[in-house]
Amino acid sequence: MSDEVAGARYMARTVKKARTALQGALFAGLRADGSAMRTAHAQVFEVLDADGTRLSLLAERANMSHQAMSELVAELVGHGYLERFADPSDGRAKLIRPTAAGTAELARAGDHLGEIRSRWQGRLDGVGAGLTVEEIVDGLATLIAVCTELAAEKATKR
Amino acid sequence: MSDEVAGARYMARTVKKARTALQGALFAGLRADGSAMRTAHAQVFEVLDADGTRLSLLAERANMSHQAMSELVAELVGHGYLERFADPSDGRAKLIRPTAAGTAELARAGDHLGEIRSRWQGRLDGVGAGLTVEEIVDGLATLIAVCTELAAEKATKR
DNA sequence: CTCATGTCAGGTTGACTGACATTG
DNA sequence: CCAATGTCAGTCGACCTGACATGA
Repeated sequence: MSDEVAGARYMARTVKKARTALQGALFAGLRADGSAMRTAHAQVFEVLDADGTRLSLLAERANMSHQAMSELVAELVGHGYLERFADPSDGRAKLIRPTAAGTAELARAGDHLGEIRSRWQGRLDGVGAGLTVEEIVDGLATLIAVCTELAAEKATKR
Repeated sequence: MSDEVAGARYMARTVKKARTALQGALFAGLRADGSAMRTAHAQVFEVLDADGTRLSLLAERANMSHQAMSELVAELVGHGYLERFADPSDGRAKLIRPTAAGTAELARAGDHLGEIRSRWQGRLDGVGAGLTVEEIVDGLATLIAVCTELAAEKATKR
């Protein structure tokens, strides 16, 4: 096997592991705080507005079915992190917004992520390669763009 | 919300998306080749030796139960990518190795990853920040180390 | 007998699709 | 009537744990 391919495989494994490790660290921190949040719940907060959002819009933004989003929201309502209320301008719709507890939870998650980020930067500084977290994240954003294009190409070629 | 926290949240979303996008591009490519591989199958090949490996060792290396690994292997045997044979030195054990088709599949996956990698590098060069894929991957490896340590800390503090 | 290996059965999580009631 | 919103029910993929047969 060539070094080319070995490097590419290492790249894939590392990108994969990074996500798992980051999620693990975040939820280890949240659980230590006594939070009831689970991995799947995070993506609800990622797409939520403070003043209320429709279920179907949440689902669209999170790139999932409205049925799946509905279940996540129901669980978070059960935990007291979210609340549903009728949309005054559309009787079909209900709006979803964070409660005070939900906002606090979100802040805690942000703090944990901030801690991870600053520790990561500290370690990068220690290595002395002069890399910043921002550069790496921008680099990953480039990877995402490349992969999205490639996937579209391959799908049409099928 | 402070910029600190916003940046940390963007970091988390990007790392998460990067994995999804990379997997999507890889399997779009494999499917275009007519492959029957599914996402979960990849990790079998990641931990497989060319000359035969025990199921329980595969499971341990992939960090999953031997039952789950057993099912993945069974599917890949069904597709003709792997074969099981008795361990000559231990009647309890069966060894698992790739068939010629499996090796070819692995090579194709490596080619796709190589293509992604080189396109990514090309895009990074275009941006002009002077970043290399290797630096980003090394940076991610640092993130993994940081997260692993943090998760261990939080778990004991619980 | 005990330990390691692997198979079988059943459960859980996090998604999906299809069918349907309600409202605009 | 038709389109949008959301709920209910059922399915699936990718894992898990527990119980068990078999060989060293």
